[in-house]
Amino acid sequence: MSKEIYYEVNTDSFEPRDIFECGQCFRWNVEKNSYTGIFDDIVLNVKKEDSKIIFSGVTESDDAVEKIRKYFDLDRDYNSIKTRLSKTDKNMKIATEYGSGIRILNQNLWETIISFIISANNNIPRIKGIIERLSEKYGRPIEYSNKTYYTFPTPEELKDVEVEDYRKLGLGFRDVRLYETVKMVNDGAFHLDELYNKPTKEAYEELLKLSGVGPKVANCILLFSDLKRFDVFPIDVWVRRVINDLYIKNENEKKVKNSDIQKIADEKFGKYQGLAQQYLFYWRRELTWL
DNA sequence: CCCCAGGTCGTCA
DNA sequence: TGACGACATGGG
Repeated sequence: MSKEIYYEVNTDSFEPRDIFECGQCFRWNVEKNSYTGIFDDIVLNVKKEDSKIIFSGVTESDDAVEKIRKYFDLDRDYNSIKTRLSKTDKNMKIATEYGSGIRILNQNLWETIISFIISANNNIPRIKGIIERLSEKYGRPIEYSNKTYYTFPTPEELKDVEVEDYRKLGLGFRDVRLYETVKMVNDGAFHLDELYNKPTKEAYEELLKLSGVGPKVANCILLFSDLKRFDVFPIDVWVRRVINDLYIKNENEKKVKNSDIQKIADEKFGKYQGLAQQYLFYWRRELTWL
């Protein structure tokens, strides 16, 4: 039986648009000045009025408020991190101001793994579509406000899905990757729980064992899931672009090595490089200044 | 027709 | 290690 949720908080560093459009998540959609989405078994609408954040929705669980606080990372002081990062240089100062309302969500690990496997060589609107179709087909329905939302399918719920089924959902060449990763987790060849206790570097190496998970996707999983590691720097085409434009200035962007970019991230942004990456990504992708 | 998208994998040197 | 092409799909 589902229950109504209503929860208000006053907090700074919280802008729905920045949070949901900065590229970390794929299941939130804007409508009339507020965002609606689903995580865990919670369908939620998020609205900002002045400095007040209003969460309303439905859930099947008893600890929705706790889950919301955790998901939105509400117990972390983003202002102090932004202040610290903005001291590195002028670019970072501008980027943190541009995306000042960003928070890095604590998304479900399994969902984050699958979502970012799908993200490989893909664009955000299409990634969202695939994840929606995957959830509609294999997730559980939850009704809210005259609409049906679907939970993200568990490994168990994907147990009998064939490669061809994934292909029909528009996954393209990633169908095999998804199939193999689902199988590894269901067979017990890969233990999701064990990642939480590992240092970042070890968890990274472990994630690389999954099919369809390379360096970039592994780092996105570490940063955007509830593993919540800020000491990683996912490098995609946009981050490569912005780092090259600002710091390296190589005429041929493609010739810049990832190790060079990583070195700059380590030196400039240190243990908050994951967050720095997100401010830079959001800033560069929204403002195509070049 | 082209090029591109939050890349990874297999192969070859 | 590093380079390079293949890999679906949909939009510009």
